[in-house]
Amino acid sequence: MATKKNIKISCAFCASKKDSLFSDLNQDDLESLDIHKSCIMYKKGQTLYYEGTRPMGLFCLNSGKVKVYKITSDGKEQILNLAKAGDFIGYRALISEEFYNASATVIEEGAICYIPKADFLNILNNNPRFFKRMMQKLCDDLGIMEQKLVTIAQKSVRERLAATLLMLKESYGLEGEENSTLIDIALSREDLANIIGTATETVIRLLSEFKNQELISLQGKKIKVLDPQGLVKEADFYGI
Amino acid sequence: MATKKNIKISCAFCASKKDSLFSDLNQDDLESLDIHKSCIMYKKGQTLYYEGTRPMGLFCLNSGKVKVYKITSDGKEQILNLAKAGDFIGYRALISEEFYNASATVIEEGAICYIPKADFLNILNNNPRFFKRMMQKLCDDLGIMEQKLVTIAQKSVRERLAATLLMLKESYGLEGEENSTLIDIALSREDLANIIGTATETVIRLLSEFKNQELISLQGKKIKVLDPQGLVKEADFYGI
DNA sequence: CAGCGCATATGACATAAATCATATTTTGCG
DNA sequence: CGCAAAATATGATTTATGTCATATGCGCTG
Repeated sequence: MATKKNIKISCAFCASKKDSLFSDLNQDDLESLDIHKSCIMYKKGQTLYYEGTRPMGLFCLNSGKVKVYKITSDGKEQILNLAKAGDFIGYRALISEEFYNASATVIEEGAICYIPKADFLNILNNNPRFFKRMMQKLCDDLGIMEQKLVTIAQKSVRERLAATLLMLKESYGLEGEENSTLIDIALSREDLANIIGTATETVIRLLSEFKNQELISLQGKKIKVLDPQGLVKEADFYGI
Repeated sequence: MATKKNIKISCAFCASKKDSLFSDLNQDDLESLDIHKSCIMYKKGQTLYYEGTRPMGLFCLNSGKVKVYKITSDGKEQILNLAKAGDFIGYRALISEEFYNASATVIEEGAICYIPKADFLNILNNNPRFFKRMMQKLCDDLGIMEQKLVTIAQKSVRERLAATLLMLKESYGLEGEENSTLIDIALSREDLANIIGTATETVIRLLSEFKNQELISLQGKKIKVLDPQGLVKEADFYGI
């Protein structure tokens, strides 16, 4: 087994702190996080945790990207969430003292910190402001999940793909020339299908159609959004 | 406009308290809830709140049943949740100080209490145990919503209907003779379709099939589960 | 208690999307 | 660098489910 190189990243000076729920912790709390924290470079394909296992700490992404997903009884994968720099993962199981009910796997390599359960819970229980912030985060997550449910239940695959591309553009968009936006995340067509809840072939086909309609262009794996308004129409976004 | 009769129900002696998140509040907190609370009988079809409006308090069901749902841009309804005696509704928007992002309508008449926002937040902010309990509840809700998402995204309508019948049996089942269980909630076929995310006709057709397979029997609107194990097979429940 | 209106039921048909098959291209690896 | 394996692409076919049409039943209201 290869030894993993531990990286030194202090929470207080973490470049991704500003995007995280730790952003308004005080100096003392930030330092207390560092004490038992470990930070490791993860490569694409490595799994942070598996559904059904017990959480022993909190993962916090310094860089890289992670998918959080469940596998159904018949082996299909459903992606619930994508995490990027500054995001926490696995906090729900940690807070509610349960087993993970999803798995998390790295899709773009990066440095990921691991804060032992006790340190995290210590701050949670002694910093009411942070507690409130986590509560707020859970409320937001629940709202997002409800919206996803409605979209998957009521919209066609075509509409969902268009909506997903717009969502990815918001989260991972890099502005390019001529109003185009590159979606800067290494998602395979299969991953995309597993976000939307459809078959890989269907995603590939619809992406081809969107390309023919000049809504997007395809550069290898990556997708560039050319006509966001067109995608909005395809997504049937009259105010969802 | 008809005058609504205000019913006197004290939280401390509420028969549904034991099923609610208020179950372990102390006497003082319970009494503080009563001060500004109102309790009204709601009839089937009455709406407690609409998506997009601002929450001014918390609904707590003493009796009756309520559906919580969203309407999509193209007018389709998706039911997110069903509430029964002891359940809170609308707490998420209240906690996160946002507009409701779903609507709630009574499907079986009952007495529903309304606790003004200030009183609820007062307990939430001054009773850490209750705060924790709400946090736990949000975690649970999120887990449930994630599971629903996976089921809708990855299972066939037939499987989802079977799974939904089993879920309803757990929540609303009344044991009958010969191992049968009556699902005691007045859901129309349309409501059932709006839980599952399918067309009403499809639900009606599949229910007929399940009846022919002797998995269920139909007594007017209500459904009786005859063969739960058979439904488990139909739902493809190898441990979802 | 009659009759209107809505819910349930069933059939016929249309279609989106899954599945299966097979190229073609890209990627990773020795 | 070249090969194998995986990912992407596209076509053919099947199938589940949606949609539209119509019939039947049931419950509520005057």
